[in-house]
Amino acid sequence: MAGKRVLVAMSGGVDSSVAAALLHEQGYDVIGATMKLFCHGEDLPDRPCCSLDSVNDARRVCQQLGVPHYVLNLESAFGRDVVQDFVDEYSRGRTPIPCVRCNTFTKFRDLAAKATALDCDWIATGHYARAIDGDMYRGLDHGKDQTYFLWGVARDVVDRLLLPVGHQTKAETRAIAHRLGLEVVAEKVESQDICFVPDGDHVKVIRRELGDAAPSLQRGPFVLEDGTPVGEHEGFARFTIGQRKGVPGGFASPMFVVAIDPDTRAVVLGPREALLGRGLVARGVRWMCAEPMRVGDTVQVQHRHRATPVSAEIVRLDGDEIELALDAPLSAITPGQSMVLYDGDRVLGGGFIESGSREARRLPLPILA
RNA sequence: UCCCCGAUCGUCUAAUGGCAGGACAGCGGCCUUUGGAGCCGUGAAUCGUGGUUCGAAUCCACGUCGGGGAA
Repeated sequence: MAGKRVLVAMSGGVDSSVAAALLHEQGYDVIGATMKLFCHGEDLPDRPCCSLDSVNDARRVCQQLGVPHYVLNLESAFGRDVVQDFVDEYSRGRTPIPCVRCNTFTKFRDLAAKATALDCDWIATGHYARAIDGDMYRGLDHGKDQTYFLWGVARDVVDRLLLPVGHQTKAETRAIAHRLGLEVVAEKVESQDICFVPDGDHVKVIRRELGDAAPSLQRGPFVLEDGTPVGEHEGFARFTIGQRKGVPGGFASPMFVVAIDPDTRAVVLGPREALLGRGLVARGVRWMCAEPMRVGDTVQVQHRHRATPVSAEIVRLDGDEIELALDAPLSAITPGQSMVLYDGDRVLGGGFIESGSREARRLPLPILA
């Protein structure tokens, strides 16, 4: 059975349970692992992803399959790489995307290391994505595709990654769960909200980490784009670019957050059109594809979860920084969020959005001397 | 301490003698492994007290509050 041992990351949900069961059925030597990412004590939320119940459910599924189950304690790494960054980003007036950082810096990296330690050639998860010959592709069920959160996974990890449910629909996954007798998890609801944020209130996490005096939680002005004050807010960490909820009413048309200035604590409001941008700069870029991308190449860029990608031209590459000129405007290009580059279904890479701009910087036409 | 002008959902406003309507915010649901957005649904007001009138947000008187004004 050498070469067929696989470490499966099991959250206790239906997707990863079915992934483990399918691999087991295919003859793999399965080892289940549940990652314990944080501990809240009293306000431990009942999240499908990390709660105690989830660990128990994952264990029960492993028992049912007759395979070993381990709990990996990643609390300190997760706290440093994900939670700390989460509050820091809000302090800078940016909007963090913890799921990407968790996948990039905690989950897959540490899972791969643990797999090596356990003599597993393969690792597996329940993500809706496909890993083929070292490349990553969108999940076959585009409605459930999760590659937007996976662009930071290293290529040598993708190389040994098995994603069984990425080749099927959610409905098929649930049907397989029933067929295999995994009634414990078959009809579990989708996990949602950030796993370490109790009842979806991220302000509580910032307050816990930084205290009541955190600047991002202090009162500040709502202003229009020309600087006219139009009200007060209870902390800019409650807002993100493109947000409408919590914005004062009384305008002729809906107003949206178009910018956040941490220095003046101003939340800038504007109409829907003010959110459109045709230029985008990202940093922390990582490439998933084998071939090098160059200035002048055309890619499809997706700037938020479940957004339709648009074509763009790479106009600058500078270390891990990239600048794109978009063929069509995108709404609410938000610093801190991910932008993911695709070639059709294939993930080329991604990065963290640094800024958006109303006008794209097109490359000057080459002058032939 | 005399004279003007004004006051409608939380906000901005419509109705000038005939069912107080809209927009934005709020709330609920759908969607979603971040934050948002979007879609569907929903609660919410005539500054107060009198008067005129079949009928008052609307007209009249007084009061309250806000803005403006050469004793």
